[in-house]
Amino acid sequence: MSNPIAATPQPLTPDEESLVRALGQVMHVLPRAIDADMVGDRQLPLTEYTALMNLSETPERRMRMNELAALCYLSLSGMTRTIMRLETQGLVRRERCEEDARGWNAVLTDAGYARLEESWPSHLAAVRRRFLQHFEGFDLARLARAFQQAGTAEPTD
Amino acid sequence: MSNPIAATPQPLTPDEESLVRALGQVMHVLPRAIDADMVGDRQLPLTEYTALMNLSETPERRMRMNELAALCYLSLSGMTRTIMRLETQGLVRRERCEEDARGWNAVLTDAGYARLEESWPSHLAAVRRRFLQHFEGFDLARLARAFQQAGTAEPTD
DNA sequence: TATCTCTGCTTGATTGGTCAAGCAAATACT
DNA sequence: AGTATTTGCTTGACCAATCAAGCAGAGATA
Repeated sequence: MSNPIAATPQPLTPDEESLVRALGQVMHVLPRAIDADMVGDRQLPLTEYTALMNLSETPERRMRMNELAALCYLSLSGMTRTIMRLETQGLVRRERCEEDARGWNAVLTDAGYARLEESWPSHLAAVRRRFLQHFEGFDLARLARAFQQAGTAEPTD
Repeated sequence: MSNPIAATPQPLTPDEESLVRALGQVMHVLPRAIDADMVGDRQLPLTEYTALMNLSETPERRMRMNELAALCYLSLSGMTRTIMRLETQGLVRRERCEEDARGWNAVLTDAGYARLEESWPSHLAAVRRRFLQHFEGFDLARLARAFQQAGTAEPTD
């Protein structure tokens, strides 16, 4: 016999509750901790690292602003500002897009590539130590699928 | 035969990689989505909801600023400002602490409690639809423990 | 009890992000 | 072709968080 008002969903079970709380903490702690590791270690904030990394994974080491913004989970204006910071450090160059004169490509410079090469072990280590380490013995592929759903699915209202 | 320089950790396996990427997306999307749900639904931002909720779970519906800040994952100054916003809405009152005249208690008002009662179903529904739904069939307790570790453990360097 | 240090919180300055408005190039419409 | 609309990005205004400095009360020390 369901509630005709259909308002309140099931309250959380204790396990659900602790999972939600723990996830909340991880969402707060993890990015800050990894960023702090990167900055302490290599003077490269996580946001900037992410931009360089996404650029480096492209065949020509260049990408349009909107695409890069999406991959970095950043607004377009946020991306503009990140690229500005990287440009003043000489790690990225901006080039007008050939096939569309409104567009810009962010291009990884050699200095940027070098910076990335020197930094990724630090990032990798942080991710392992602070996160993956605690999931040994888990079915990571299955977990990943669930998180992908949670990250992409529009909720079924 | 291990690397004598001991520098670079194991690169990520494909499964690890997709888990990390998916978690990154969830960490970005989930708080914004839930906050948007709450604001769209009840005009109550997630940060303010969290503060009210933590206050309500205390026997006297009051808490010292530093304790509340910790539970909300907020700096002390961030908490001061959140409480200011809540105070101007009449949802919280501030009282000098009796046993320590430097301290303040944030006290949930009746209006604040009412606001919380009217809002929690929205929060609960958002958490279910956007997150828990995708973890049906998982061992939630085990997952929660892993996340707790990741959230609290200092990394083993 | 006078003073020194420490603690709890607030305030000021800064930061890294967002959204909204603006601008120039591209595209669609007539 | 000429105009209207759309698109890609930047800029300006804002906002919620942080850190650092300040302040008042508490506790320790002489």
